[in-house]
Amino acid sequence: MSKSERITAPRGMPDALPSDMTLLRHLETTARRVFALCAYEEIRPPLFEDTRLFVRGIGEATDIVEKEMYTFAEGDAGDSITLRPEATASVVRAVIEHEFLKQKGFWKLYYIGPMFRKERPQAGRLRQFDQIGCEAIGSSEPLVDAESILLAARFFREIGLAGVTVKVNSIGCPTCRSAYREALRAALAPRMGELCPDCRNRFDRNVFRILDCKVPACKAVALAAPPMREHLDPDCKAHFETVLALLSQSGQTVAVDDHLVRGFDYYTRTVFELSHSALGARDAVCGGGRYDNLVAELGGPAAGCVGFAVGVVPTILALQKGQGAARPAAPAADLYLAAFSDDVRAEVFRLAERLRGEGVRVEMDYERRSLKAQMRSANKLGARYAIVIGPDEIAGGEFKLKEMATGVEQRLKAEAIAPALRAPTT
RNA sequence: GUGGGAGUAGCUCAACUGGCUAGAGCACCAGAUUGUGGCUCUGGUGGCUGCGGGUUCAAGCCCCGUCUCUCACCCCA
Repeated sequence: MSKSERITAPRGMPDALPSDMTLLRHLETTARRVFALCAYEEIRPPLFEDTRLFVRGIGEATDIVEKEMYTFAEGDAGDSITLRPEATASVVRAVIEHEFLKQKGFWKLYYIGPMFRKERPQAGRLRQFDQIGCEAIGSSEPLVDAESILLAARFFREIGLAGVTVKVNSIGCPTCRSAYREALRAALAPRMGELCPDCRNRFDRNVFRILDCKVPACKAVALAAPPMREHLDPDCKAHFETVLALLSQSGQTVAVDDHLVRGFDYYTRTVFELSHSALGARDAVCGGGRYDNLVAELGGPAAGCVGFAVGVVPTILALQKGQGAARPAAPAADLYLAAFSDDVRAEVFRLAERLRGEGVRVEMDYERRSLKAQMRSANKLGARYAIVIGPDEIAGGEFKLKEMATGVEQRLKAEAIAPALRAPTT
């Protein structure tokens, strides 16, 4: 088969290679540790869901639902299932399905896993991408909003990413938002001519999106528009102010951004985004907010919720652009066994198995290569120790354990090798 | 889906206004060193120049198509 005929990974779905895994695992283990500090528990919903879940959750008129979902017919009945484009709806579905809120009224759940959106890939955006997310389900209290934002910020601190800015806004409840929608339309209507074609389309489709358009002319118009903040009803306003006060008291710097709106229909009140300036046009590393009506909309009881999702791809990009990415790969083995001659390979193999049974990470040569080639492999592998095994060692039952960094050797019986490796480095 | 840029060895890149057998560094393999890796030196493997067509005496280079990657738009983590 010629090179051009070879099968390659689907567009926008790259392999995570061994060299990528140190960083990926760093993010995942840090997330698990930090989320545990706030008593979050892990949940792992399926990658596919009934298509209707996303249509109802994310919103029928969103781009994701309209054109970015991987949807398949399932079974004889022709049911429609979809690879999840995000996980909040899945988590909520699971909570409802398993009657969690009847067991206790408040849950903190986190997930780590791949999402799928059929978009054109660009910097920081892929078709399959990992998200790390938290959902606090069953409370409408501003304390939970604040904790959620602080938790997201803490995650980025702990992974060693500096330069993250936190933007927050309140988009109100459905009642004050629909009032604001009309006010915004009224304010923008006379200036339609100044807007870009996309924004003229947004006017009917989702007028709030005009607020975060990147076209300079639209920005100018948006700046003059009345902010949401002035249209919040008293409850929403009080909620937002409490959240801001809690953040401030916790020493968390945030920027209130009147023009921060989020794409999904389910968001209410607090919305937030964490972004990094080293990134390109797609600079968000985390997005989230409150969604007080989703549980009820999906058939559960009334239950307020707050959550966020960290984008693993942009986070890694941001780390790589700073200094935080310098994480040397851990060696894959502690000890390399080199065979001096071919007639002892079987003995080497036996010793390797014995030591693995004693918990030592052992690698050896399987290709009958020269001693020198084997030592080169040991070095490349980063193994801390090596043992050269020949007829003398087999006959005498004593092995010379060589520390690669120093060249120092010590003579040991087979049973003493594993304990010696576990001893503190000399 | 729309627009810009780019595709040469495993990787990073050369190859003059179109002109000899497409080169280098790194990596890989081996030797210098017959019981020991790194450093050094020497040698070697590795290319349908993404793919298909066209122009030309001659194409890695020009033209068309196509695919892939990439950046941006829409949207979004």
